[in-house]
Amino acid sequence: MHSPAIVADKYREQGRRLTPQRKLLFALMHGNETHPTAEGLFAVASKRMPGISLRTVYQTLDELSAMGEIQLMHCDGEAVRFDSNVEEHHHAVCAETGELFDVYVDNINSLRAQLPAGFEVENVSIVFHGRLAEKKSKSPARPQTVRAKTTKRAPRRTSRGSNK
Amino acid sequence: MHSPAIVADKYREQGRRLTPQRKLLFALMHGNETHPTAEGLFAVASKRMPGISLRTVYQTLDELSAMGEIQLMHCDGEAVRFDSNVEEHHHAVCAETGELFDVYVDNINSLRAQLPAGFEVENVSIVFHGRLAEKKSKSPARPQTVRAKTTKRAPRRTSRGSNK
DNA sequence: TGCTTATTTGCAAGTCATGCGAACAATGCT
DNA sequence: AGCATTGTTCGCATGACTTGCAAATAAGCA
Ligand SMILES: [Mn+2]
Ligand SMILES: [Mn+2]
Ligand SMILES: [Zn+2]
Ligand SMILES: [Zn+2]
Repeated sequence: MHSPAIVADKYREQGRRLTPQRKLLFALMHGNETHPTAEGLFAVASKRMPGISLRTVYQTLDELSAMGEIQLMHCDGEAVRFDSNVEEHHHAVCAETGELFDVYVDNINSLRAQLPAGFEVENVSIVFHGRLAEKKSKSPARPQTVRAKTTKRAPRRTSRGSNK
Repeated sequence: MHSPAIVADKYREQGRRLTPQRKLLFALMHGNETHPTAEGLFAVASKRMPGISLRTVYQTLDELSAMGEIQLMHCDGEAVRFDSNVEEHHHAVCAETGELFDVYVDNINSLRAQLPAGFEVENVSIVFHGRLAEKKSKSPARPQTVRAKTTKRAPRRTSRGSNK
């Protein structure tokens, strides 16, 4: 997502108005790597602007996504998460905490896949499911080859996690 | 998913009862490659057994998933889809029709990904978004290297498709 | 400052899914 | 076969998340 100033310009160019709500949300989403849900962002926004409406948060996030400033992510059965990173990237989900991390994969097109005949791929999304080792040594992300346990995928329970 | 007979045995072993509803649903899910939603399966089941309850369909699908006979799939913002294929595999979604196809990828572990430090991958799910070329020549699926257009991902609209 | 019109907001409504318990029926026993 | 036991089904209420709607509000501009 572009800087709040630039997003503001885009808004003006489109005849949209710059409200305090929007300005706040631009600021909160800019550089936000937490992939928040609407409710999550609403909670944060409410601290700085008590009374802001959840409806407005949804609306603004939808605008930003329509403008290509953010992306929507449907993760499992949970609420939609909003991603301020619109670069081509993928995700890692911690089964422990539910945290979502950005993951860059450089050699996607080396995937050998048996696609249906005539299927034209437009884009690929990869989700790495796993967990963060306890001791969080703050060494930077390092490139690594995936060593997923290629055992039969474990049956997942049906619950839709609630994030209250 | 195992054959209805085998699933029936597993049910008996667990002290569960074999009801006509369950038998029908076993049959409808066995070998089913359409990745139906609960409502979708309910619609089909209702033809053969008018009066069957949607609640029962949900319940039976949950049982089967808890027993590892089927998998749940959360696809975009749509309803959960149930997958009778529990082998390690991935999916291709047609943006046109919403159809979901199974895709086998043999070299997942050759992916070069920059995962968060300390992240231990348990499994990877890949979704190929794209579309089926109109003329459906019925040539079989053939292995192919992915040539996804690596342009910035297109902004997706926010709607949750309704599948009435 | 005042007008026009985009926004915000609260609440209703919608969709998908789960909780609940009374009515029902598969199974096992006599 | 008849009966008791207890797992199931099913309808309805409830819940989580999201969108529709329109009245009240407030940007942007003359
Ligand atoms: Mn959702
Ligand atoms: Mn869902
Ligand atoms: Zn991301
Ligand atoms: Zn599948």
